[in-house]
Amino acid sequence: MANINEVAKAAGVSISTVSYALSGKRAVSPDTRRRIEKAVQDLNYLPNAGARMLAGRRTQIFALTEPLRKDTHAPTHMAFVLAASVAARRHDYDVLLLTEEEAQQGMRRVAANRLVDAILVLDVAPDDPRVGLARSIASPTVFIGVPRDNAGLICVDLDFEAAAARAVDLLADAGHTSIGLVGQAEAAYEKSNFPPRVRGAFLRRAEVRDVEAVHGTSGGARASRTAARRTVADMISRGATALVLHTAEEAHGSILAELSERGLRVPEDISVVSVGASFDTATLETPIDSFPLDPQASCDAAVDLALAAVDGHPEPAVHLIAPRYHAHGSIGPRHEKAVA
Amino acid sequence: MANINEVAKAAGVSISTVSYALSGKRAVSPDTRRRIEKAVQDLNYLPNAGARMLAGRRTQIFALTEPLRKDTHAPTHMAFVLAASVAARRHDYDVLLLTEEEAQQGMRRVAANRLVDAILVLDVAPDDPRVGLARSIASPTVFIGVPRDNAGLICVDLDFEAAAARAVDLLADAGHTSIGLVGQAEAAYEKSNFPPRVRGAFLRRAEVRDVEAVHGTSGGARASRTAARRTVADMISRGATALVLHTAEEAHGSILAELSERGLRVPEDISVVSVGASFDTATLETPIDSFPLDPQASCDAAVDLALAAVDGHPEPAVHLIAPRYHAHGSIGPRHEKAVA
DNA sequence: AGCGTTTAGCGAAGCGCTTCGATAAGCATC
DNA sequence: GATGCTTATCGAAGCGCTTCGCTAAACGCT
Repeated sequence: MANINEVAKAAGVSISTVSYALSGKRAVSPDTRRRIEKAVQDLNYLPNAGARMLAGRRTQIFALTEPLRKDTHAPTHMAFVLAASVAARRHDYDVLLLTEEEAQQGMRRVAANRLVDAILVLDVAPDDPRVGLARSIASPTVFIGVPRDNAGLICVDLDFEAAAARAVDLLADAGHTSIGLVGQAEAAYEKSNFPPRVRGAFLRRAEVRDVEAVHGTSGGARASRTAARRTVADMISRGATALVLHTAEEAHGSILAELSERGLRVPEDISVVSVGASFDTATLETPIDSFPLDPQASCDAAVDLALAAVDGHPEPAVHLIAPRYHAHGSIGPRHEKAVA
Repeated sequence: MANINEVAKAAGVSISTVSYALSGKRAVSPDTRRRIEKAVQDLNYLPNAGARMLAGRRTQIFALTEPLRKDTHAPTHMAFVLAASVAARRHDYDVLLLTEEEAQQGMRRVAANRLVDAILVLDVAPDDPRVGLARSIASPTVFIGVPRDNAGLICVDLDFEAAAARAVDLLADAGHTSIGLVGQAEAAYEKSNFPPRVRGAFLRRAEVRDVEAVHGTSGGARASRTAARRTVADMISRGATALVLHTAEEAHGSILAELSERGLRVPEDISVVSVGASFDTATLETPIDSFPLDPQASCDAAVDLALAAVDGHPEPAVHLIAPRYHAHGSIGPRHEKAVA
């Protein structure tokens, strides 16, 4: 592989001129620049990554800590990993993966040996051990998700609370007085940061709007088929005329199947709205209104914050992304049939 | 962060002695070693990654090219990414993620700028564009999967052919004379390297054993529920008394549901065996005999090959991992009920 | 013409490590 | 006690880049 020396020689300039021409940090005459660019092309030159890390103060690498536990919902997390990677590349950054227990030891390691410029934290638990770690290491750290104790941290996430509240509002505005929230599997409320946020906001908003609200869980990937259906059946028998779904794609399917088997049409007999789905609710058997969780939006924001932090503007704060509403006609006025 | 200089000073030795003490490449007296280790502890020293890359000839990083297309089966691929990461860490390597189109341009880039020591290729298509690329770049490249044209490449994978053949043998030995292979979605036979390998070996072995064989497809994640069931219904009506499953976990579930709805017991009325599943077939509603695809085994082997290639032993070859058989009692002698 | 100012380019230091000799002890050997 | 080996350590070169400070040359102004 060619190095900067050969490029300089080929272009008939010094290596510092080559460096400046490529980085643009100092002016270089158009003619010289052209000669250098030609030499770069001819020699197929790319600056050596290690040398760059050493001499510059940047590694152009982000670490992505992603526990990748056996029970994480794979499609969602894959979407986030992909989105993070795409967002990073847009700014000429690569992504280094830190998985499992290595996530914690790895965070310490890559921060200490200066392998990465910043760390992105995925799959955040309410009480995440990586929170304390983030405070104790040198690398800027951005949480994609909001842990309970987030003082001094940089966090970014969909405003799940706002999304849940707006979902309640939409249904209440349509006249519904009894709403069910089909949430995640029981265990998710401990392991993940957003399910409790959705549930909390849902219940609070229901109280404000003076509508009856019940929360029920669905199951993990395997159990969802039955668990979600049972929950829905229960809610309907207790008079719910509207459902807020905060579940995986599989459970969405099961729930719609349950409704259709009961002869309940959406939205004529029952209204449904989805909160925080990272898949397309428009392509379900019955398209469902949605306040989606957009991995790309979260990851773009996270990368922007990481870059700012690398540049030395550490703005610890929780950045919540305003939810967007995608209407697909699954909300209608309250109808008595469901109550019967 | 402390650097090697401070460690040397603290231990009262020269930096080269520190380096040798840490790398073990030259003998260091026990006493000196102890002082150095203490200094390392006290200063919380870790060698700077960039400096190491530059001075040494190793980056201690593998690239993992993982297209992560929208239609890849997330759980399986997550398992591979995780397994690759774990295998790499065992040898003190980190994993850099190269996704989507960036996979190709990225391979070129990280090879040219010496960011990685080797590249691991996941999710290999029969005619993969990364094959040509691998031949043209400097970094050793290991394919986890077997592309059609694999001359000169280093490949590693489960011996799907052997697994399919052994599945046929087991069923033929049990007296079955008509076997159905429930395969993947149609599209997978173009995009992925192993479905055609399974199908080919299945059909060839069936011919050798003189049993009737039919191949049918299942669907993608969403379509699987109906597609797989239809395929199974069709096979049974055509007289199959045994099934070989080569599908995702969801389709396994659907197929078992279909059988139970038809009143067919496993293995009394129908025999079933799974090939190349990367999930645990023992925990399905009905445990199923399996020749599993073990991501960890493949990735461990891939990393070993990568390390050997980095060390300059380029042994281009297709390394097939012998399948292991996990019996769970889902294969029985042929019974006429299914035929009826 | 003589002055300061800008512009384009160069040289060299230095980032933190690895690794290659060189060197000085320490120890047998005869 | 001079000779040759081994063992433990050091100094210095060099990996390929970035960046600072400097110098000419070119320019504009009075």
